Amino acid sequence: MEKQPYVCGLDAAVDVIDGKWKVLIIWALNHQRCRFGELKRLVPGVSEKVLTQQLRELAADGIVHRESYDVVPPKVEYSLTGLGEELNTALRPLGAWGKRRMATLAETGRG
Amino acid sequence: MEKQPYVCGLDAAVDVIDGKWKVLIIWALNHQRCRFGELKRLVPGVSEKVLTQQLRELAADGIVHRESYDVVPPKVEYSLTGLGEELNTALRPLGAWGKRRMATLAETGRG
DNA sequence: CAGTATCCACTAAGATACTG
DNA sequence: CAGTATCTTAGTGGATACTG
Repeated sequence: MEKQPYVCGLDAAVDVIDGKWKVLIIWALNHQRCRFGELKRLVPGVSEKVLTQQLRELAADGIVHRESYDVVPPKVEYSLTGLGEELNTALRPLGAWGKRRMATLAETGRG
Repeated sequence: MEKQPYVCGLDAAVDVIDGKWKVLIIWALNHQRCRFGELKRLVPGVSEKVLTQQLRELAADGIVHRESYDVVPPKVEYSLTGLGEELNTALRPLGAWGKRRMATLAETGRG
């Protein structure tokens, strides 16, 4: 969202998923719509500040939708937008590649 | 290569392509094997230090192959390994997604 | 519950100069 | 040509405490 004159589509795509936890967030939201607290559990290790921050960026990029219910206690739900779903689909082959790689790493004994 | 206990394959894949210029490098090498200087031209804006660094990380991850010829003046050629080619293939849908996104951004007037 | 505010630490990356 | 060395900076992310 910031580098702007992208060299290629890949460049533009990476720009969106760049951020330590973003793909994990997108991944988590693929399975279900989530509340803030659920997300925190699904993305282990992330701090509230960073989670909020990356969620906002993702929302600004049109990847996630933020639905705020005006109740007490507060309730906010995050879900993928259509664009987000598409991104997730585009991400799938990469995930498969990474999975194979993890297996290889385990075999060749890095773990 | 560092985060190690990956949550999913996507996590592992992103770890490999993480670095400001890595996808651009991989993209450039998809079209051809390149010498250091060529790469520098194909990845506009990268400094020598960073290019070297990311190339080494990519090599350590088994994505690129570094072939050094013992001549003078020095000649080194970089190319994708089999794993690198696979990664590139896995990256293609993401590139297509990004391309669509770029088009949308241009339409809706951010440029 | 779902954040915000603050302050700190680390690292990625940039500029520049030098070398075999 | 293909790097390496050094220094500096910007930005990202982490920990913790506080709020509507």
